[in-house]
Amino acid sequence: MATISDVAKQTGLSSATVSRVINNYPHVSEEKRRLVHEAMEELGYFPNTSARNLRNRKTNLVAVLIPRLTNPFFTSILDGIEKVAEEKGFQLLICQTQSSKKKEMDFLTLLKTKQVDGVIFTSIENDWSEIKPYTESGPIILCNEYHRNATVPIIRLDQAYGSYLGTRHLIERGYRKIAFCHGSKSGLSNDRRKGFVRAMSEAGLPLNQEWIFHNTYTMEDGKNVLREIMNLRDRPNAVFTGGDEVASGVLKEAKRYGLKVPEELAILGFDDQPIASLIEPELTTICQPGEEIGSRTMSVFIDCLNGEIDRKQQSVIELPISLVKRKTT
Amino acid sequence: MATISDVAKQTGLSSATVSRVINNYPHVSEEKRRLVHEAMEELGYFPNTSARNLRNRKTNLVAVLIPRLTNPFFTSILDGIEKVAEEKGFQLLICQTQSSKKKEMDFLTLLKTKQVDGVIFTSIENDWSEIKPYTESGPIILCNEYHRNATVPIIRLDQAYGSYLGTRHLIERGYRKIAFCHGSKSGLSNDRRKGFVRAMSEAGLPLNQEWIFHNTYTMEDGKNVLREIMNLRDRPNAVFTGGDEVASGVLKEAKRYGLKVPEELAILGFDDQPIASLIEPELTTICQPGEEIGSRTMSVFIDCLNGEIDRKQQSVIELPISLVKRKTT
DNA sequence: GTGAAAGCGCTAACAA
DNA sequence: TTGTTAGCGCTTTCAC
Repeated sequence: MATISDVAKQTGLSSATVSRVINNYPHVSEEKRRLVHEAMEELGYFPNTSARNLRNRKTNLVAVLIPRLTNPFFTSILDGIEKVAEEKGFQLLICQTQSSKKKEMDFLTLLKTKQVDGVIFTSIENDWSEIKPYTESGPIILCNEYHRNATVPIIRLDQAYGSYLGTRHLIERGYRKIAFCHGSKSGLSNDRRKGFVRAMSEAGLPLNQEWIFHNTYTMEDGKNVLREIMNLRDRPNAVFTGGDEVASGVLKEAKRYGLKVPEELAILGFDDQPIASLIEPELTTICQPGEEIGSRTMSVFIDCLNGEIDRKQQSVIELPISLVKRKTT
Repeated sequence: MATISDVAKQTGLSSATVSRVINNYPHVSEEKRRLVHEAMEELGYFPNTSARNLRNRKTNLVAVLIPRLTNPFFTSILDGIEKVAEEKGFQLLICQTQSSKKKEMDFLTLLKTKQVDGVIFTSIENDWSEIKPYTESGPIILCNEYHRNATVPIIRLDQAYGSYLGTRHLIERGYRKIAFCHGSKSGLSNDRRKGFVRAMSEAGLPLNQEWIFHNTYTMEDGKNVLREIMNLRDRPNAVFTGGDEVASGVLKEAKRYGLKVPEELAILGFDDQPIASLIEPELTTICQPGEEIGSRTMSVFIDCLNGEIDRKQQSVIELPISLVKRKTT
């Protein structure tokens, strides 16, 4: 494998000059520049990334933590991140946490070992106090999920408003017995509950603890939620889910039980994934712009690296959230 | 940031010994081992990955080429790859090609620059002759899509059989006017056409060029296919799509036109993604085990790195493919 | 069992 | 404009 000094030898120049050519430094004569290019071509030379990384103290690599690659909402975020990353010369390292606290922490050592320049969280399992020490080692950005007290840039949606909007909508449509599905115990989840509770109490509606479901993420979880609902003596007539996948599970299973949607059971999703308008009846849902939240996040990340944004201080970008009325409510 | 020589100084040992401890070498006395661990803890030392990579001439990084992150079939493959990678201490670099020939070639330079130890293709845009030279620089594995003449390991499904199976099924159900959707021009696509053509000719059915559609990948493409069909004087009464996303687009649009599925138009998918059993009527489709094909691929990759499989010679692992009968045929 | 020293391939400060 | 040189942080011979 050819190295920079092979090219230097071949051209009769020093490796410094070759390096200058590789990195497009201005003060190199056109002739030598051409000479170097020729030699590189001839030798099949490519600069060794590890050597450059070591020398430059950066890798142009970003770790992206994502709970599951098979969740379309998260891949839409990833897609947004990737597009900006590609454009700006960064590569992404996939870190699938499977919603595990331990894996999340393990991936953070990528920062310590300087394998990546920074980390983007799209979901959070651990408390902020666990994560905070790592902010010393490089930029950490919170995307989508967040902690109220996190001392880093946050790109998120107004979840409280989103769930308030959704709950209000259900109430306006005449539903009064509303079930609510939670994900993990993050700021996001908290805010969603707040919005829900606010809408409910504004309407003078009671909260039934039997109608609150926890740790729901997948279609399968949605099916389980519906089964649990069917076992209740006092059943809700509407379900506000934490995601379209969960919602489609609820819907699927509701149909199996012969429940009429939305007459006997209204279902409200979250995300507005492609499936939302594919299933029947089409899913009413809260639209979260996944790709945009991703691309904004990557831009902020780059600004942090360049020191244009203080990476150790909380700053919040809040993207709009909206209700997409379809047929399940 | 603490380096290995800081640890050496702190302990009064040489950096060689510290390195031995880091890498769990046998011939280090227990006492010094303990001493080193203590010092590392105290100094907050973590080995620098770039330095190790440079020295060891490997990165434990694998580039995974994928057309779109938002295609659930491909993310299921990615999921399978990731799980084995994680287990074996490899990290994945996301390379979204957007089905672009140029991007695909660009990502291959990651191999040349030694940024990754190898490359996994889940789809292929360029001819094999373009890609082949890169096999000199490290293992390249073909997963899912393939070229007949590729001189590397291939993990795939028997696509010819799959589409034969699907077409036979349509014919048996009484459909005679069958449209067929293509993706890109790879061995996979070729084989699918072969299976289709074989089933058709066995049944003595003619091929209508108006019913062959090219470059169909997304739900939107599916909608377009149906619109084109509606504009035909002589319309097919069945569509064999190249993926469930395309199929769901066809279905969605068919409903919009008031077409009865499957009575007036049968639809056959490919993949068996989650949506297949979510949409209504449920989609008959060809099941491709995405996660398994991914995990098998990553195992083969590792075997290549260890020299247990010849990486410059074609070897084929073929996974089973099957028909999932549901309601659209 | 441990240390000295060379070197992986590259870049940048300094000198010319 | 170009070259010399030191060094990024680590591993690994080789010697003791």
